Amino acid sequence: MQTAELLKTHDIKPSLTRMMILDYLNDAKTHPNVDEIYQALQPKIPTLSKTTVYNTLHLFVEKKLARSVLIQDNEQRFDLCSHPHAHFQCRICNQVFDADFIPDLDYAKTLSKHTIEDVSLLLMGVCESCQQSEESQN
Amino acid sequence: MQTAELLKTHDIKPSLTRMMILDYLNDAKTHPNVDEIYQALQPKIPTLSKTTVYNTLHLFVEKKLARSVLIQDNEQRFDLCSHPHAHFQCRICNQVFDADFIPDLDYAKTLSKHTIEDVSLLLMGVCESCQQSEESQN
DNA sequence: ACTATTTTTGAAATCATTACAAGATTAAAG
DNA sequence: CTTTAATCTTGTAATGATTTCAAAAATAGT
Repeated sequence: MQTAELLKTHDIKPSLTRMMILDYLNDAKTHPNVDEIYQALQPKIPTLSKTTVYNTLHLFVEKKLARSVLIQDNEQRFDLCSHPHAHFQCRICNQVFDADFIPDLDYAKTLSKHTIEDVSLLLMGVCESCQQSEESQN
Repeated sequence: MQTAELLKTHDIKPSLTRMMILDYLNDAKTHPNVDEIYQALQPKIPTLSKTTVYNTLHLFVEKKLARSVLIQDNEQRFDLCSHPHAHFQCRICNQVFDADFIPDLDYAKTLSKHTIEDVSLLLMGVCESCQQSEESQN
C-alpha cells in the first residue's frame, strides 16, 4: 500500500514528515531507535525536531500502525505492525533481528485468568555473525 | 535453600544487605523496581543507598541469580531465576503477574540461524480485577 | 593491630523521554 | 482571496531512571 494510504487507513493525516518517518520505518530492517530515525531524516528535513519524531511514533503506536519493541536496552525501538513475529537480540553486538516464531497465543489464553490481547516475545543469544567472530578467535 | 547458601552457590559473598535484597525479591510477588526495593528496605537499613540496590541487582543478574523483567515501562524490574515463566502486564493498572506459560524454545531454535540462549515472553492485556471494574461500569 | 580487598555510600553526571508553549502550516469558512 | 480555526511541528526546559566515580566503611588475611 502507498504510504499516504496506509496512514489514512489508520486515521492519520499524511503529512510529509509522517510519511517520511513511516517510509524509514518500513525500509529499515534494524528496528531503529528515535535517535537513528532523527539522524537519518534530519539531512532531508533540516528543521526536523526530535520531539516530532517522538510525537509521530507515539501517534503511530496509538493508532496501531507501529509498536514499540521490547528489548534489553534503555531505548525504545519501533517496528511496523505487519505480521506478528518475535525478535532476536544478540548479547554481543546488541543488534535486533526479526524471528519467524510466534508462541501459541490461543493456548496461553486458556491458561490465564486475565484477558490477553497481545504478546511480545524476545529471543536472546549470539547472532550468526558474532558466533563466527567468536569461533575464529579460538 | 537458605538465603546465604543461595548467594554462595552463585559466587556472591552473603553480606547482610545482599541477603535482605534477595529475601525481598523472593517474598515480593510484584516484580519490584529499584525504588520499591529501596523504599521497602530503607527503614530496616537506614544507611542504604539506591546505588547499592542497583549494584546488588546488577550483581545478581551477572551471576544469573536474578534477571531483569522486560515490560512496557521505563523502569527496570527484577525477578529471581527460579523456574522459567512468562509475565503478564495489565495495560490498565500496569501490574505484572507471573504466567504459567513458556514457548517452545526447542522449536524456536530449529527455526533460527542464531544461537538462542534465553527467552523472554510478555503477555499484555487486562487483568482479572481491572476486567471486573470495567464490567461494573457498564 | 595492620594492610589489602571488598562492599557500601552519596553526589554529580548522563541520557532517553516528556511537558509545554509558541511558531508554522494547513484546512475551512466567509 | 482573506480571515479564522484547527492541526502539526519545533525548541527549550524539566523529569526521572540509571550510571559514574571516588571516598568512606566494613570485612578478611597476615
